Amino acid sequence: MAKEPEKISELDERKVKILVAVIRNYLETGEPVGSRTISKYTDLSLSSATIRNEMADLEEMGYIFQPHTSSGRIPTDKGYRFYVDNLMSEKEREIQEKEDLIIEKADKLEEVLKQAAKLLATNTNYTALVSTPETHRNKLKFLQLSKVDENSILAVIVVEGNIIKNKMIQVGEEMDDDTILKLNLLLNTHLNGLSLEQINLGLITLLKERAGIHTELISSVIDAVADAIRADEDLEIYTSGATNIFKYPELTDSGKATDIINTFENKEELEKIVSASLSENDAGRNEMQVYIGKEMSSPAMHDCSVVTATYDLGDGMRGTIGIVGPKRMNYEKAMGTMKSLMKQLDEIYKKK
Amino acid sequence: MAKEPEKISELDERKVKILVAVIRNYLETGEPVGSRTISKYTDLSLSSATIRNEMADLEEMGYIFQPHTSSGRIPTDKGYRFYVDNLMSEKEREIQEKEDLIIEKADKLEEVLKQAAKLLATNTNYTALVSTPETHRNKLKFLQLSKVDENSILAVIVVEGNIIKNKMIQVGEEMDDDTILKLNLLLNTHLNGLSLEQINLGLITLLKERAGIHTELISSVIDAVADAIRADEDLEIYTSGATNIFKYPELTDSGKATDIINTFENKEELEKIVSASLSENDAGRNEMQVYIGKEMSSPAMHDCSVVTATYDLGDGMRGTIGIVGPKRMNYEKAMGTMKSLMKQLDEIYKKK
DNA sequence: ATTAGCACTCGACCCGAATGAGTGCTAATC
DNA sequence: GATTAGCACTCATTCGGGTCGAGTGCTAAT
Repeated sequence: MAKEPEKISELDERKVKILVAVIRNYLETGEPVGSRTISKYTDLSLSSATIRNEMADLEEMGYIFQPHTSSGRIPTDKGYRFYVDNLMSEKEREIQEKEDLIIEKADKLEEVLKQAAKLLATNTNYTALVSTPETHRNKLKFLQLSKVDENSILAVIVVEGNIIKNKMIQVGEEMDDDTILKLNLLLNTHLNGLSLEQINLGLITLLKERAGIHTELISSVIDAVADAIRADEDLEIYTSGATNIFKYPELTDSGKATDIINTFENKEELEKIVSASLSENDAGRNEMQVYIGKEMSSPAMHDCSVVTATYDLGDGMRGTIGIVGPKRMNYEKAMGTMKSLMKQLDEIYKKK
Repeated sequence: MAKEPEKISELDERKVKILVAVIRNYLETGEPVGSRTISKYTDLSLSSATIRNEMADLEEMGYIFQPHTSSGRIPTDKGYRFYVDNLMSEKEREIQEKEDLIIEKADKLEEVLKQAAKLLATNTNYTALVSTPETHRNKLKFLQLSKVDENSILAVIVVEGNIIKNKMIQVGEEMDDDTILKLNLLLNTHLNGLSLEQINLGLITLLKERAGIHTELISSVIDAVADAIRADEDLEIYTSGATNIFKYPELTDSGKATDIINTFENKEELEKIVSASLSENDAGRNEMQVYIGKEMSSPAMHDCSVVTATYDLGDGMRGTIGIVGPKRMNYEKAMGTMKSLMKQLDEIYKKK
């Protein structure tokens, strides 16, 4: 992950050291850091004056900036980006090793995910989010209609990965057992083994034709089943520790924290992040992504960073886990904890 | 709801008028209200001095207090309580009439409830909460085991009110169709029509005995089914508009808002409120409850008021809907909107 | 019983001085 | 030529003090 130190682009080694010093210091204190602090902080023994010159250069290059004339410096998005891309592998690993998150095996995937989010949130002091896995590429494994009472037919659908969907269908007139049996057979022979996205409108109309005479009643039932199948858009996103955001004054004081939490409630922005992360991962990139400030579209998130990872439970069940924090989040810690969590998840689902 | 004016306890008519004036004014402005303001605000033409004397009395009696020496007065919990109990029916009705909340009929109860919460939150600018209905008194209506693959058996359970529960049961050795059929029959004959709380440990062991030889395998399946049935504790509570709390400075500034939102995340406190509301309602009291400040156990809620109502969708499906706001919430509006929402819910589920 | 009047309290707000962290620039030094 | 010491300057923060105004309680007059 970390490139060779010589190769590090436009910055000579000393500038890098200073940049790192600025960032590390700012991550800890949350306050602009000045030349004098650095002249002590680093091993390279230089006077504050020299550091000042270098810092002026770094500012010109866009890695740091001053919130107001003659105050200390703060990393820019570009600065953070550089840090995250090139400068953190060692520490991260160290921490990750120590983390020992324990997820209890739960019956429902949903519960496991919620638990994971909670773990992340409490361990990092940031906000955690998890998405339920997408299923539209999964194959239909089991489909069954049953009569529950005179007016209700229950459709139960199971797809790969043992995701269960239910739909209660209200029918006007009673359906006799025989018809249900036939319908079951029909649906199963035609749909079983297909992926959910393959079950489209064309296929449905075809099915209706095959079904024969009882058009009104039966076609409505088929429609309902198709609905239930297509309702794979029940993508859920859970957050945990939303209020952790309030622990960081740079967000709280400016009122941005409220905006962020509002964004969480709407979920649409979260969906963007989730799908971005998934497609990055599709492209075979790294297993973890980091989005910093303006790299995300939503204005509310411009003062946040997000660390995401894609979990893969087999059977094409993939979803996203994320950590949302202030830009000055402890990236090592966040990514380390995340990695360790992913390992846990893997173990639980491989062994099972 | 409103008692006769003459009967109003220790307060004479004038004191009541002044108290009302204080409360109304404080609800609007959020700031301590002084004697001079009232002397204009009310129709009874009295000088500020007289009002001052009366207010001193009201303070002694515990209805209002001053946040610091010689500033205006603010209602105490007792003051609000008095107001809510005796003094608001007319206005409330007026507003309620005007409200026109429209809930779209959705397939899943869950969705309807979420929608209801959202409506409440956006209409009142407070935080809304809804609980899913409790089901332990509901009767089992349908139970079916099906083989999904060699190692998995799916249990589907439907209770009155068409609440569906699923459980995927992993079995070590394959179960043949015949055994499943028998098991289905056994379970149905013994459990069908019973309420969920009637299905206890004794009954389960009885079932196991009846099942005969295949003890290990079968008994584990029966256990799993019993688990699923007893998992009626999947009481869910949804909140909506949590961040609305931040609109009220008296909560935001003191940092109490964060505490409150934290309380929401943990849900245990919300459960207390929900069950309190349900049992109040069991006792045949009013259809709406108001909890003011210290009337709730959780310290985080001591600066809030909560308006709750119990919805009843028939078949014993009852749950709670609530509005959480600052103590100086607009009770008329909150209760009015709530009432109108309940009406909507009723209509949707009666007509269906 | 009501009110006018007065002294008093106390939070909110504004202002100016002091502080101190930090900068940029220049001239001296290694 | 790179480094550093030194100096003037900027600007956010803090703190004390003065003023303002809303509001009270009490007393004496009506």
